[in-house]
Amino acid sequence: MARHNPPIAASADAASSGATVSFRDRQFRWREEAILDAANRLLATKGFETMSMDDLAAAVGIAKGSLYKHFDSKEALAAAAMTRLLRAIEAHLRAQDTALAPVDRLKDLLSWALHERAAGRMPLLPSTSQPVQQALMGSRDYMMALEDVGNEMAELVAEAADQGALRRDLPVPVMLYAIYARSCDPSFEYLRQSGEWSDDEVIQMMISSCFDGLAGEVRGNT
Amino acid sequence: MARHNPPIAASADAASSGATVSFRDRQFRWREEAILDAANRLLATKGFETMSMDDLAAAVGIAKGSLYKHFDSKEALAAAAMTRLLRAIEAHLRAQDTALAPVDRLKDLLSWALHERAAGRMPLLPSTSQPVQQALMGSRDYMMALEDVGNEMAELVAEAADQGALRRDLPVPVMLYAIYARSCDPSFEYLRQSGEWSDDEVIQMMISSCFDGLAGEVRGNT
DNA sequence: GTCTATACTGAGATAGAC
DNA sequence: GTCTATCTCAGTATAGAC
Repeated sequence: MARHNPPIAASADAASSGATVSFRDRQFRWREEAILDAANRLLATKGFETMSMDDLAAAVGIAKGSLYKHFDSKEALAAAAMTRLLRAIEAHLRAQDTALAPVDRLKDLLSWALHERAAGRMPLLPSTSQPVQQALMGSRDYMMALEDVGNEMAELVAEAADQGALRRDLPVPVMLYAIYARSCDPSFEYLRQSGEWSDDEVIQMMISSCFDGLAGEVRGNT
Repeated sequence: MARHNPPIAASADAASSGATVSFRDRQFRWREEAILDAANRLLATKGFETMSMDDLAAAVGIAKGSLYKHFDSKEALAAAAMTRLLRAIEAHLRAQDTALAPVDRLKDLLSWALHERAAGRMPLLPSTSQPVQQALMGSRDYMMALEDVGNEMAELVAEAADQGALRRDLPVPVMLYAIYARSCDPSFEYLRQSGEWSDDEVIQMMISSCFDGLAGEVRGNT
């Protein structure tokens, strides 16, 4: 059951018994990344239930049994994929120019997320139904990452609202979810498939419709 | 393979051979509605892949085998559920006060859809992944209903844009999908589960965030 | 730790009595 | 047309050789 030895222990091992362990360890972790990459792609297109471990093994180019040396179950694998995504979101937030206004940081984040999705690196699990959600919520790592990202985004939303750049009449969670959910919006696929616009155009239009709304000149609830 | 005798033939039958046939036929159709009702509820909560025909049969209170007298396959059943929903949308559109402005008709439609969802009558299939989508697209009835609804909504969107009630800088399909996709938005569940707001409040906030956007006073792209 | 081969289970679909 | 019982197969997970 216990995988994922903490890196500290691993490097201690490497220091005492030579470079071989470290190399193996690297290769192991590298393969794990490859598995998650392939999983993202499959989860994005086929969805959790329809993606079989056979599919995944074939996509990675390893045996199905080997997958279970890395992840205890399909659910654990999905949770790991989502956790990695959440950590990547955090990393992106931290890499942003802090001089940027909070709204613009949020828009940039959504833009980044949709580009990730366009590149097939977005395991579309948040939009999925109960069973998957429950499986995710059983993962401690995932829940912690989710809370972290939620907190950081909530802070940005609150700041933006304070500055008047976001609406003050809508509760913070409502706006937060509105942004978060847009990264899973099925209209992205629809618009892409129509072939009328480039990925960038689609993304810009989605960001604009999210923040600026669909309504014309007259504004009701400001 | 051929189910769903046209109602005309059925009533002709009833006229010639007495009330029994008509009664049976009614009961058959009534049961079919019951199956679709239960399917909607299960599809909304568990999703297509996770909903088993055993689940469904148990929910309806009939034997699993009997389901296949009504629908040839699980996919056909899902398509029937979605088709019925699309027809209900059309019916709602036709029942609207035509004096209403196009924007308001669209808002009302979204409000209605979200209330349907709150009531467990929304089979959340449009937001699902490729395999389900392809199964749906294999159904002629579904595709026709989808085109009908798409056309009627597109006309409303175009009219609203003409009147300046919706933005003119966004293509019609973009706005159409933005509205359509909001009925499957996962944030609805999130906000409901938080328990902080009533269903009506959540729905109003979602409609407002969709049409009016999240941004504050300043408006960029009008 | 990776492979091949296999056990086991759940679920879609069908057969046949009534 | 509805039921019970069953077929069939795909898919998760494990066992055991190297």
